[in-house]
Amino acid sequence: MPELAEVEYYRKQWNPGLHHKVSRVELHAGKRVLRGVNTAAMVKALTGATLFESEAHAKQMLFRFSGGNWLGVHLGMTGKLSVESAGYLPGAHDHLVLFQEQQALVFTDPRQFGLLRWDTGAVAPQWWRDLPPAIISPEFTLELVRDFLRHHPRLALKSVLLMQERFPGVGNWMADEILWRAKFSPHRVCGALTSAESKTLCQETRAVCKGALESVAVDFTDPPKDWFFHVRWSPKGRCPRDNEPLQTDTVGGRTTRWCKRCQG
DNA sequence: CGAGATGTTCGGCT
DNA sequence: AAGCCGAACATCTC
Repeated sequence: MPELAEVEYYRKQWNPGLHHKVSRVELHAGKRVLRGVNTAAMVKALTGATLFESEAHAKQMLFRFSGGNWLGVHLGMTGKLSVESAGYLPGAHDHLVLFQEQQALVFTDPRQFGLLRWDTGAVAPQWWRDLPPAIISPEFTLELVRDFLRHHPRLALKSVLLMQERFPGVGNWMADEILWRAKFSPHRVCGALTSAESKTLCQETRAVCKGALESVAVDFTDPPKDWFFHVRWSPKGRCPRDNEPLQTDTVGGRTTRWCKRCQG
């Protein structure tokens, strides 16, 4: 599920736990989502720690606890964060549960394409500080986008939008939405865009992120009615602009829906 | 029952 | 040699 706006929504699900102490930690040591984590040390460190704040950046989340403890969360394809009662009994896919006096903070991920990380230190971990500029930030500039396209002249637009190093937080449905709004074929290659077209791509990328943050991120409400979002899930979908049946292709290894008529 | 799923990484080919 | 593609990861749903 989770792309930029869904991630921001899930981050907030743990807000009831802010400023509360973790009394007990349950986790599934040895599972894929905890690869590379020293789980014994992490349990020890987080037990008794207070959750102070959290932040989302693209598809990444970071939770800061007392004692210089940082919990990184990536939701992968099927990850979710939720709050349950203090007496919650963890299910098979609840790979990390932080129990507090009033509630339990749960990380669930059946497919385990997600990733948990635990770091210690006075400042946020290096991997977090190294994340590329958020699309919504002033540092995400047209120059940056143009430069990136220039470096991948033969790559399809659909594929380039999925590259987290330049378009952090964009996932499969957002990429399709951006291309539909910009009226570009997903198969078109980066090197083929005129300078005006790369500006359009950049603008629509920003607009889709903003719109998603204003709807999905708030309470999981769907984006506005006129979005491509609503028709792209089914092969029977039709273009909201011209009612043309949608085309389904695999581009960059991902299912891609688009309108052959208006996305030249 | 088989196919596909809103993601990332790795290995191999060009 | 960088860039690109397909496979793999683990499980559930349609």
